Amino acid sequence: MMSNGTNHFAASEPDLMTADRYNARVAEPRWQKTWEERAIFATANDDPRPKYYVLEMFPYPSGRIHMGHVRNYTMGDVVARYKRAKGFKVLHPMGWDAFGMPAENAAMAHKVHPREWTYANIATMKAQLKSMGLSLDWQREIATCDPAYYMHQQRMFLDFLKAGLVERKTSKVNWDPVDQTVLANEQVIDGRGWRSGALVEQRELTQWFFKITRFSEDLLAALDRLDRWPEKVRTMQRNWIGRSEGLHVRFALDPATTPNHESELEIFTTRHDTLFGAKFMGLSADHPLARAAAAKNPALAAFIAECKRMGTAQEAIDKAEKLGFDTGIRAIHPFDPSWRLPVYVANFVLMEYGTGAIFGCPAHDQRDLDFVNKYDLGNTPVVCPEGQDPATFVITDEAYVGDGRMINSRFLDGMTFAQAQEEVAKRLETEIRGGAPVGRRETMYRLRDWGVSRQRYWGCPIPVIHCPSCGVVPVPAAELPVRLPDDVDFDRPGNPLDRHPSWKHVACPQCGGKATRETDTMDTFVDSSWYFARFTDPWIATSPTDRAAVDSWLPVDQYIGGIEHAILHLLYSRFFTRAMKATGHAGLDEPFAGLFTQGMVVHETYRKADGTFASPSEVEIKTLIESTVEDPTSGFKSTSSIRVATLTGTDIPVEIGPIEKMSKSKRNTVDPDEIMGSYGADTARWFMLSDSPPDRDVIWSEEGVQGAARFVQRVWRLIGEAAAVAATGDLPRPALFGEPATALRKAAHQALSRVSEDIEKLRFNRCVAHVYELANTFQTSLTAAGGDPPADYRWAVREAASILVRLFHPMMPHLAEECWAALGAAGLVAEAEWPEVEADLLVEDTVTLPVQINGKKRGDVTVPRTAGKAEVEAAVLALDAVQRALGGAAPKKVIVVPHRIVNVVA
RNA sequence: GCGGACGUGGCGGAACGGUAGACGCAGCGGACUUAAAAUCCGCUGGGGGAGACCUCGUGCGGGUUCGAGUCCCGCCGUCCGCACCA
Repeated sequence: MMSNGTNHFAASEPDLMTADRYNARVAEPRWQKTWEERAIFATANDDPRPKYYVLEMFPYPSGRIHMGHVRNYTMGDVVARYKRAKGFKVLHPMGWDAFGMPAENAAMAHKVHPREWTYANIATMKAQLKSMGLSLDWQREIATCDPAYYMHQQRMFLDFLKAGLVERKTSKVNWDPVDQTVLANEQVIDGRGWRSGALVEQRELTQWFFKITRFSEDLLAALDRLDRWPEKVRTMQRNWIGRSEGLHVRFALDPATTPNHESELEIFTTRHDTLFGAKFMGLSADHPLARAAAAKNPALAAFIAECKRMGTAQEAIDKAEKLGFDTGIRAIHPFDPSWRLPVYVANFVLMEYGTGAIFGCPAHDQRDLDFVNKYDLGNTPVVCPEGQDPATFVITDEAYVGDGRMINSRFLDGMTFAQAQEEVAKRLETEIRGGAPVGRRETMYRLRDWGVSRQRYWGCPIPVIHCPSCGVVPVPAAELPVRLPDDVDFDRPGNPLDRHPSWKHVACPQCGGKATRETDTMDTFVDSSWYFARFTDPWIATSPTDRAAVDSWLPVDQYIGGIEHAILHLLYSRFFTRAMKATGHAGLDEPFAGLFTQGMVVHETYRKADGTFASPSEVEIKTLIESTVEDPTSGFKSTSSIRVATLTGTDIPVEIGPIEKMSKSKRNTVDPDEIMGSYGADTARWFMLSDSPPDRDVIWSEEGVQGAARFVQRVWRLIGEAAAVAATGDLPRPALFGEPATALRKAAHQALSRVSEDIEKLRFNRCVAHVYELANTFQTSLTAAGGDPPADYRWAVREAASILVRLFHPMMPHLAEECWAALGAAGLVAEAEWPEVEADLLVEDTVTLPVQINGKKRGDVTVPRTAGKAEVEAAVLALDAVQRALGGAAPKKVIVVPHRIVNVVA
């Protein structure tokens, strides 16, 4: 009975089911119902047991869950179920990151209201998550677009405002001049708006900011204490915060060259040691001096306008060709009044960092070097690497950024980089000009304040009112939430809140005069910066958090999500928690004690002859024998095979392409519903955890899933066999175990010990391997024991089966319940305790040590576990291989690493 | 461009500085079957040898060490993030 065209999930046709097959499609919903009816995953805040909070990053309700969700939530569920078995009260909630642009895009494309679209998606995805068998407390479900959630966010915004943690200032946005709307960086493609195709401009807007920079130092310093975070995430955050010790330097300007007799230009530098290598000064296009100069120079004004066409993405700015424009202004070198430096407006100088002005030392900065090479301004090396001859050291295309000795730098010559920095700083600090020092040391951070204003509808309204006489007035607490109006249209570009006929027009809460609401909504990162706190008591209506609940549950013990959130979401949440502490809404600084970042789910791509992609469900893979070579003397045949793909049910070939992140555009997605519908949730969960380490990408493959499905059936048969011979009732534990029983018990306890350790460390792929190993050993043992084994063995079988089922329960919970019931065990395995390891069973009486000669393995010795060094050495020297290698001579050295290895140096 | 990671059989991967390739997938041989599926048993890094064994092998080039996939230096390649996607 071959598959008939569309069916590439042939394994699960219901009519193939027989009594000895496990039918996931029937069993899974049944157990899900049982769990729900008994409410065993609902968590009570007043439960006295020790707490464990496991959280996976909540999903954006985009429509349907994808394989990335399956992986993420499976991992979290393993931890939650394991910790529950270990006796913790576990908080494992789920919610929806429900505000965001896709809902507005859907509104524009399909004339469906963002709210309807969002809640329909939530309903679909919730049903999908439920079919995964996750041990979630759904009573605590929240959606960030619910006024019952965002009213608290508005309240905290106002509390932050009062506490001085919010401010208004200008910043740049991508402006689409045709659509008359602000664009996200992802909506800017090659410098053009994605919808209109118009060239994007930078535009200045007054916006709301959270003052995250207030916590720069603390956010940086506290990273050292987050010892259950991946080192790479901490490194990324450190670099993002970007602390650097630098120097502000006031350069005098030649007044004859300045537009309005400006007399100085202040720059910030971290490389003041290279001052004698300076070749030019660079101004940001937004620098006041640049603007002043542009006012009198139309060509410069045109250049500045050109710079503003670059959009706001850092990547685009960095990658763009380095361009500049000579303003004609000349700066005077701080150590040589006769040295003039040209002042350029340069497209790579940022107004947001430092003072918006730099001095350029091309020999030791790649951007500066690219710049001078373009404008022929020359370069002079001033730092010479150790071992290089200063006389011949030249820089051409590659800047030297390493350490070395100062050259071509007058009084700095011969100093190290650090000495030179100190010397320059000291001299400029003590030099007074116009009543202030020329140089001033300062610690700077790359981190910028968090701009939270979005000119969009589907977000949390910013609860302030603008009054012509009173200024910015907070919305009174009693009037919260400021709700989004429902009657909006998306026919036209721009912010629907801004053009709504009545919504924004209100009376000023202070003077009662005519005023308008803020029409900006908050960045959706705000919504996700405190949801973990709300989960601890999502019911409280009078405040964002219940302090007793939030302080007892937080920090999250294990947070799991994608590496793509390594910086922004995690850093914003760390800030927000501090801000909540400052305003009395929480009592701690760090929200996530343990963090794990999981890899992506990737899949092969399939390309048809016309260049378009085919989806995995349209493709059939066959393994063909490419060639068979027969050895003429031995008759041994060796073959090489090749995988080929065709459109299912046809001979039309399809090219198997590279393995890439699952995406709609590459059509290499696999629908979790289809997988769970045909194989069951446990198979999908098991496959997600097997093979690949959880922090790396996992390749989804049909073969792999089938392997997982086969294992499900194998376990079911194994447990069936075990149940048939296992001791039942209250058979007492035998005083002595025979050899087969002991061997089985050792295997079970060893697996138990290893799985426990690996779950604690989130090494799920190794857990899977250990479960496979135990299942293999168990099967072999049962087969060898035959039909009527002795009582001690039957006792061991019951123990091993009970351990095995509990070991894979966190990963395949439905199958585990079914097996648990088949074994006649009491209650639900979901409520069973984690088994206890019997340590004696992990220790062997003898150890077998590999023996190396000069570092290469040449044999083994088996010695008593208690053997001393001399005893081991004697046994090793007696080995034939060692005797042969030594040829009668004494060894130069024998290294014995107890219980591990012996190395004989001949 | 800046920042971060990763690189081991045909494939995914395992390996406190200590036997490289656990476990799985794919493949091959066999058992069962009228046949297939399913299942079970065995083999499976390259080269050599009848054989116990020998030899080469963890992206490339050096180094440290009794011993390096693992540590150090320098390359090459691939992937991710970059502040208005979530």
